[in-house]
Amino acid sequence: MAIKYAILGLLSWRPASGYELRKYFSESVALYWSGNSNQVYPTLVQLHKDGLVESEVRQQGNYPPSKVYNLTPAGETALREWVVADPPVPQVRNPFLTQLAWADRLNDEELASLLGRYEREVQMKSLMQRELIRRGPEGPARTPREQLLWTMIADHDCRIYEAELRWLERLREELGKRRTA
Amino acid sequence: MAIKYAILGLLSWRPASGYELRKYFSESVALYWSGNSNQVYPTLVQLHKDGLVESEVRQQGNYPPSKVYNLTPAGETALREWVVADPPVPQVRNPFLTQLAWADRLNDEELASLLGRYEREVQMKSLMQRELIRRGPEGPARTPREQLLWTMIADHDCRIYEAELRWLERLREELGKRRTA
DNA sequence: GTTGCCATGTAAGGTGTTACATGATTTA
DNA sequence: TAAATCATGTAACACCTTACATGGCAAC
Repeated sequence: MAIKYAILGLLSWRPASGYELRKYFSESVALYWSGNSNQVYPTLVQLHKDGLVESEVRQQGNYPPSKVYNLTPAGETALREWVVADPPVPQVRNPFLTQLAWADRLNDEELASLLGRYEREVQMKSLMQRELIRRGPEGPARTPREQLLWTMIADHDCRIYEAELRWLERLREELGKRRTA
Repeated sequence: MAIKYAILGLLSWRPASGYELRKYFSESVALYWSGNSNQVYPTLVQLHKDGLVESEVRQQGNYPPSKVYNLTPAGETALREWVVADPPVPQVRNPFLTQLAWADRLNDEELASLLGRYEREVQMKSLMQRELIRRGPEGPARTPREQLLWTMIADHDCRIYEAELRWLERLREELGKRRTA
């Protein structure tokens, strides 16, 4: 349950309501959760039960009141413990590869079309990510080092997309070689 | 539900029982599902209901009888339709990046240790993948082109791990620059 | 007057995991 | 005698998603 720590992290940056957290998640690329209410609100309740956050009600004129959450010292400790812990091994799970695994039933044109459509999607993602980086890092920049970390996090996805494109190019080459042979 | 098509694909290669499919999944890297029974058996029942597979009972001496599944023509059609369909966009979801997002609370040594432990894990994965490729492609090789596809699928994960390692190296460099500055 | 924002939440479902239940047989 | 293999399946739980319920206020 990594979103729990994503929320603790955001609250360690600045106090926020469930609604504000949801908005942040929905706009964030680095913290890639959708920000749906069914995940955020129950998680906040759980964190409160565990004594990792505390909340106070913010009354705001015409708008409905909101519960603004804050990290407790225990919350800060829990976050720190998670951050130093052994990171999980990343797993590559690209459904496209499963599709490709059974693609020998396609003829050369159909296969080329499939690869073309996939390439366009990845290229789009790659360009969008580059644009996000151009606009500057999205997260907290309380220190120069933290700003660097968030910049590199954004850069990470970019590099993965580019590796994907290079692999595709290689696949095209190999298929071409086979065809002319 | 991509595992559904992974199963259809395997059955298009050769008939198999639920048990054999599970064994294949648990050993396969390309078809990355764990192969747990709770996923395989109900999926087979569903495919049977949908008329995409048919089954016959194989009696085998001392061992318990097994249901051997086979693709129907409708199953072959469904598989083909899925294979030509627009591939989903790959999403990069590395929990380590979330951890790194809040890692500015660590001092330089703690951060270096975290990166080191992550690097070792990725390096291990990368080496294991290289070894798998050296042993030859795991999937069907009914045609030279199909063999090429499966080789490139194995190569894909390798390249992703290597991109990850290059990114890590870059992150280390940037952190070093900042430190000496 | 319909759409959209503010703000809380619930319902239902898809997808995946580990662990268990059952029961015979083979291997160490 | 303890374990692993063969073979089916269920239970419980983790995580994530879209869609809905409620209700006032703002903007076009």
